[in-house]
Amino acid sequence: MHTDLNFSGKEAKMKRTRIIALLLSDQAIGHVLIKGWVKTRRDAKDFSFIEINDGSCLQNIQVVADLGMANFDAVKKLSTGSAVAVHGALRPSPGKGQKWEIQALSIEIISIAPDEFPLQKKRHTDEFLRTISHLRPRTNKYGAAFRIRSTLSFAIHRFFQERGFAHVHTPILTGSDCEGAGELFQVTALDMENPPRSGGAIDYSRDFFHRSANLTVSGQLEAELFALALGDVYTFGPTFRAENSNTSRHAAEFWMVEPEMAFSDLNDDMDLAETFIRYLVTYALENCREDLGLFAGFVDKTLMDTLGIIAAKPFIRIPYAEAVDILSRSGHHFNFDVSFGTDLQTEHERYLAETHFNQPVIIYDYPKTIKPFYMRVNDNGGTVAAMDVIVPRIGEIIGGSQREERLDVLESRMAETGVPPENLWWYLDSRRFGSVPHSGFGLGFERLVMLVTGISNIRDVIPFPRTPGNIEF
RNA sequence: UCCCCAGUAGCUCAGUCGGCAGAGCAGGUGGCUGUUAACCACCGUGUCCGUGGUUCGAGUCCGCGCUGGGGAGCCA
Repeated sequence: MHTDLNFSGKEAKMKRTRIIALLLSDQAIGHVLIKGWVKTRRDAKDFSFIEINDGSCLQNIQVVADLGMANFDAVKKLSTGSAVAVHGALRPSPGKGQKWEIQALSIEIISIAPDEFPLQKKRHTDEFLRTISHLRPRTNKYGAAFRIRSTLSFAIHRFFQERGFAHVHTPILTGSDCEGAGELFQVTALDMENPPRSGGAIDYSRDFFHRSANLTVSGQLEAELFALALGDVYTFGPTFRAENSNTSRHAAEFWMVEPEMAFSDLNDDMDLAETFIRYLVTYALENCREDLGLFAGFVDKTLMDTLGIIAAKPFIRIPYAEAVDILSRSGHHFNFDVSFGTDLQTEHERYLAETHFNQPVIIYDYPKTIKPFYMRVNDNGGTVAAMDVIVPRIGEIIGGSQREERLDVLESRMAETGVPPENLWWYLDSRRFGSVPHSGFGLGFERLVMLVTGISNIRDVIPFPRTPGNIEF
């Protein structure tokens, strides 16, 4: 409880109002309480303007403190980053630049940020802010980015729940080590200084799970099992890849959205992917207007055009063979040659999405030799029912396919690609007992946030990025 | 993992031909004004990433290493 004489019992019990609610108010309010952090302070001799932000929105609210206040000397020393509680009146601001301000009755200093506080009023580089990931959400840009991330996360659940998809929590710890999606992080409870051995090798039969275990690289296989029970499902969870990727688009820990639909083919899959992305972009445009304005103004001047195109125009859909044809006829010089049977390089995808079409493109029916075992083999025998969604600036944001539902074909594909069937006996069981055509895809959530905000480095759209050599926070 | 670039004050950066280590911002003090990245005056701040070398002399040139960034591969 407050001991300050400025606070009556009634004030002390008052609940704080979020700044966003006050800024949207359509009338003056006689008495409000806000709590937040000082962004900046502008002093006059007998009064002081203090900008307060509480994270509820990008904008600060201006608090006017004056000489009549008991602790005015202390208030005039409030530093950037300090935390305060302000009782006062919401009233129209006579100054330019804001509709409302708070005439303070009292300001309780909750805590002072000393001048070592590393965030200035001025702009910092993203590189510097990455070294203080624990403080960067207090900046305008990162606050906005993480509010948008939260909104998109909610929109994903809303999209699927509205359409009758069930959310499945697929496991983080997994014993299957051959999902064919990159290098694995191993998980163990053994004493790695002195592990039990059998012969020369470490004896994982004495580990926690009586076998070796890993962090998941994808929830897809488990999601398929649930699609074959609940019909339409989705996962939304963290995935882990121990790849030594040093790029602005890869992280070792990232969040993936993986819908899976029973009784559906590749066209259904492409329809869902396109509807999904356009829904999310539209949702952000409608619900993150102020935060998006920051990114459109300071991060990517073309952002609103890009998002507008995605929301408004149907995606281009072309078979892989046609994409190869367009690229080889383009007359454009590529560092990697294009020919049927080789995977499309980043430069090829970007040429299609940014130069040739300048809008999202779905490429489908890839050669089976460059795709994993679970994708359904087309009737021609040479391609699989795979699809990638390519968007400007990001490249591949979605990869998906119709899954191989025929047991015999699946088994021969596993043999071809060197996947031991005994490790996936439970997956094969789904093709033995009531197998049906089904399809799904994976969307990299961070890449979606990059697309929507215009942020160009994946390290800046996830709160605490994990990349090679970086796990400080 | 490969190619390229960078590392100088708390932050952002300049530093010429190898010759005394600089500016803006932030911070401090005072002033002034319903201020808006406020303004004016004054004040302090250095392992020039580390290491070895060339040189009378290295922030500057060379080797090695570390860290960061951009691009590529792998992928989402």
